[in-house]
Amino acid sequence: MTVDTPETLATEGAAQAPRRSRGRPRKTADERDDGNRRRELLTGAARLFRAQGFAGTSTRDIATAAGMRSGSPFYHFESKEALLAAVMLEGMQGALQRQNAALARLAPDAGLRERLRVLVRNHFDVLLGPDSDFIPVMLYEWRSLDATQRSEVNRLKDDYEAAWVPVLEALHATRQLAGDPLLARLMIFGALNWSVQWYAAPSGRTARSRARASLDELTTAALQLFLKEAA
Amino acid sequence: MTVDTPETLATEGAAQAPRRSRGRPRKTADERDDGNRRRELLTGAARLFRAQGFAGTSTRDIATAAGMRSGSPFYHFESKEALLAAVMLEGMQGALQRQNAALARLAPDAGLRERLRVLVRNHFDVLLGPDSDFIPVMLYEWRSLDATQRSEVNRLKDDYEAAWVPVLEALHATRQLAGDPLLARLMIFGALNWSVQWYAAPSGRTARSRARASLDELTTAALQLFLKEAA
DNA sequence: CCTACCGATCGGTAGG
DNA sequence: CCTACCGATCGGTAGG
Repeated sequence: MTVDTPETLATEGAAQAPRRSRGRPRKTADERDDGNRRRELLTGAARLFRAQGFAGTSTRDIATAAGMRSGSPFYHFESKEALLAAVMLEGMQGALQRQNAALARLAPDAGLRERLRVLVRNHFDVLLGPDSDFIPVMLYEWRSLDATQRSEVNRLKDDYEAAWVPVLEALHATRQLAGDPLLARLMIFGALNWSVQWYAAPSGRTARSRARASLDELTTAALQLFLKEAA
Repeated sequence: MTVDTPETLATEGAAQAPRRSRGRPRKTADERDDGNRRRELLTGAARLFRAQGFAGTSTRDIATAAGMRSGSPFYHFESKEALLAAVMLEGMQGALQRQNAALARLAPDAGLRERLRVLVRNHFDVLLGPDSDFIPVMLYEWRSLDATQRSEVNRLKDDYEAAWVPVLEALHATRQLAGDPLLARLMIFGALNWSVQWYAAPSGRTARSRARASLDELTTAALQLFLKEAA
């Protein structure tokens, strides 16, 4: 696999000299490429926004990561903010799809605790698994969006959280979850979302790893922490 | 109390420039003013860093907030990063002092649950109470520090968290807290720290308030969520 | 998508 | 702490 150089990501400088020269036949009828270039911008921007923050990342950084010149990202996106919004929307749509798929895989007679386990496990995957730069960017950079973009993202986020509400309320009704379910939900998401700050990926690209647990182990720990004994 | 400036903590730079210059009578014996100006920069920077992020805040913004011209903050701080580090160190020292004071106020025979309640309640106060910009900045902007500054901040943070460890371990030993205590601590801090993202202060200066609970109510909800019945 | 640019803003400094 | 300034970098655009 890895056909060509799918992750060259040329930090910077690597693509400073004039890539290809003037004559340039340029990909004749290669329309797919347009979509690919856009996607490279999106994934590169997600990675950089996560690592350096939105304001700390220049559009030149993003262009370089995609092997482009400084002005070229604006052929694909209206503005830096539009790129950020696209990263977040892309991330939320993927997260929603994965959550729906995970829930669909549940047995029809699955219990409440099992339902919550699947939601939590999927959420850890969305936060910490492969290609997991999009949602952390959404979680930690949403204040850089304007009101319109924010409400678009929030609509998807509300959908995502909506799947949790009946599960948490039913757990509360059966005394397996204590306290106001709204506050419980906010605190549970906090406990999970915070893992972005301290979790060291198994492949180890973060510094100061404080916990070397698998995502399954994190899921177990979370359920143990939140849930009471079944009645 | 607080005789003079017992917590100036002069991160760095404070004693680099020749402080006072040639002509200019300049406030004769007004030593307090120096400290006050420095403090105004710190509190203004904390507020702006929290609201706009570190990279999204210019040193000119900070100067204006303190009623200064654009170059003047650099008379008090070596660099923008030094200002950020000072905000975080100031915040952590205050948080540690308040935590120690809260624990000292506990009755000697206070139970484990009461100890945890005091820690959680104080933490909410540090995150969301008056003058609570410093710690959120530390939590959400620490990646902008260099390694040296980061380790200074981390030393204080480790001290702060050290007070929680025996309490959580004792609660675990008595079956009031389930699961690995290390992961439990990380998730509990996540649940609390995340409140910075959604809690609307009673005076209401944040948008999109999702929960109008008091800090006491948040504390109760947290303890209900995390703790099992006493044996 | 590149070339060639622009105006604005940024962190920081010399000298008083 | 202000005045006056600097080089670097930024987001973005015209025109092909």
